[in-house]
Amino acid sequence: MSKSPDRCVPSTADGLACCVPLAREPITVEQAAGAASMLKAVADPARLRLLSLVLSHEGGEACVCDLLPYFDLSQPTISHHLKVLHDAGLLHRKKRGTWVYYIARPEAMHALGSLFAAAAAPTLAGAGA
Amino acid sequence: MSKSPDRCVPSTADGLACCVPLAREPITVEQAAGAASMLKAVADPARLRLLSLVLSHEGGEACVCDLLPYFDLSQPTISHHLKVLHDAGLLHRKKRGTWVYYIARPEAMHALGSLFAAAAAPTLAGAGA
DNA sequence: CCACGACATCGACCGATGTCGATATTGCTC
DNA sequence: GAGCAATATCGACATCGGTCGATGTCGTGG
Repeated sequence: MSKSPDRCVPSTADGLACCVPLAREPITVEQAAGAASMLKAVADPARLRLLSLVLSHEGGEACVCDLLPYFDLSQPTISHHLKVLHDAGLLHRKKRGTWVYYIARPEAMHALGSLFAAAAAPTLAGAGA
Repeated sequence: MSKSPDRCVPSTADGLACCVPLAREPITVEQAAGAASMLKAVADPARLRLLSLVLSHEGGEACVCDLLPYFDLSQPTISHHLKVLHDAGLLHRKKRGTWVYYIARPEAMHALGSLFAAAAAPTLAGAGA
């Protein structure tokens, strides 16, 4: 019954839990660890705003110098946050001359969104049991 | 065109950022703080698994004694994690006799899902600018 | 080649957080 | 009411994580 594979291959090769909805069935310890590492990256006001700024910036990309004016934080701190987002697979780095541009990775955004997508519908569990 | 108010009233009265997508435009400092507090709650493997277990449990609800066997953690620790999820507005508490049942709040699940929903689509920013 | 500007790395500090054992609270049962 | 079972609270401990200043690296331009 719970045989709908969606259109999602479990590309855990990237370290991304592609489609692992929280509902329907309990996630495994490994899935929880992977998803939590991604969520930890965005569970910070500064990083959340950085991600949002990159996403909404012209062309979907932004360099550090574009982002700095939005914060009261030091440049090393911003750089650190960007590194956290990059290490979590949420941001892609592209070097252009002296500047480093960051671009959000749609796969990661999709992975995060799909986590809670199925959970938003009310009374979903127990219907099949 | 960027005038679509969706069907979402900003019910920040709950402390929930109802529909605050990351993309399209930069989120405010307050929105980031609110969303981050919710994300912090789920940015932990144990709590993520707890949420998933509650969601997929029969009837969409589970008491602490149902959840305990799934973990190697002590009962106070599980209780603590459930409190964190409850304080973040992700779980609802219902007392029935000696047992306390936890139920996931669909509004909160929707709020988390909508954060990344719009960000999953590629090349969304810069199109309107 | 040298100076400068953009960004990353390092080391240190300190508050936040996950974990435990012990204990308190609440409700059921006999 | 006494005892027990389910859950929450408390205090302590160790580790994690965000922040900074100082410094290193790399590319550009004079």
